[in-house]
Amino acid sequence: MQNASRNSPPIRADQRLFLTDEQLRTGTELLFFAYRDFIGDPDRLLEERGYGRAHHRALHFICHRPGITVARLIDTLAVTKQSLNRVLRKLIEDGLVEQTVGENDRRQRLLYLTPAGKALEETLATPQRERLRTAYLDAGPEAVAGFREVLHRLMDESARQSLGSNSEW
Amino acid sequence: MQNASRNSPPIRADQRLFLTDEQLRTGTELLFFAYRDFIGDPDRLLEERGYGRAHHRALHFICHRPGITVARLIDTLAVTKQSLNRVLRKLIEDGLVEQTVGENDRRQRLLYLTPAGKALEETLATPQRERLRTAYLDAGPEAVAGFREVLHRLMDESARQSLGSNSEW
DNA sequence: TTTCTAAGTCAACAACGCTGACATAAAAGA
DNA sequence: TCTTTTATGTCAGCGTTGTTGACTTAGAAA
Repeated sequence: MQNASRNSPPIRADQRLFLTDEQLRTGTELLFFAYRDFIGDPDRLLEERGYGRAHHRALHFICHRPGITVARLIDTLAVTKQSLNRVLRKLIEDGLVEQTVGENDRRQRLLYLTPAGKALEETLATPQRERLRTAYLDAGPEAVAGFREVLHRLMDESARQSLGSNSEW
Repeated sequence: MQNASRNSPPIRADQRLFLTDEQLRTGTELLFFAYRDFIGDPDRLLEERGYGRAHHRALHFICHRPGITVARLIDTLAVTKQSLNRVLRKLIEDGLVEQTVGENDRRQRLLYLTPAGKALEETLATPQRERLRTAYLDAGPEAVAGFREVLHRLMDESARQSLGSNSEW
């Protein structure tokens, strides 16, 4: 591990060709295929239980930002209130998500996962975590740093503020 | 440019902490936000013209793999024949995609973009290319190599074979 | 000739985005 | 206090894009 060229083609980080149209196009394709396969694992699990991708996203952010308000979750996911509500209602009915009334502002609904919600979130997160872990391990820390750096620069400025604070960003 | 720490927080590529659960979780979020914003630009352009994301994907792969067969495109996009057909039919009706009969196998339909199709593909690709270019430029070649390396390792083996051949992979 | 394969089509359905309209409760301001 | 704004929830309807299942046609292959 830690050796980027262990079982992959050589990568010439020093080349001046990293900005060609060809490189930029394949970057698009790399993102497409990697993202598609990355969400494929949980997608299959979700289907078995009658949930979709939107439920997964909500579970993830409620899990890792416990007590998040509905408004902030709408912001984070970049969807409409109506869209989120349909998903949230089902998660609450099914006992995966709980709401409490905001302490400062009693209009707010603070969202938390129940134990059942945490269990499902964990089930969904596991294959993704393992996929990431394997890729990270084989690519090595420098490659991971570059991966994170470029992704961070690809997102909109506003999205950077939605990133978890325990990170280095 | 080329300096990863120019206007971003320091990245400690040498740290042994790149495999913590926290790092893996934020990797998931980085992918989510970056992918979402990356497809956001063309999404807005598509909407104005009455197309969706599926049309974009078809245009992209037909553009960069001219003469691709329907079966291979179905494979590449990982959707059903019926799903692709709905999209393809509209693109053909609108004069953005052309079909020719396969030379070896006359059952095959080889797909190509018309000049109008190329023009739309270019319009959609431009904001993405510029977003990637800026991120690449600011992150530098080593970071880009790491970005590509990790994405490549994240996708399924079968997807790697769908990648354009002009690349280093 | 029979069988298999590539492509196209019809119908129905589900997930998940969207807009618009409206309701309620609570905060905030005049 | 009265009014306005804000946070949330809900109903109805629509569009895109994914799915399954069934069936057709043309051409390749056995």
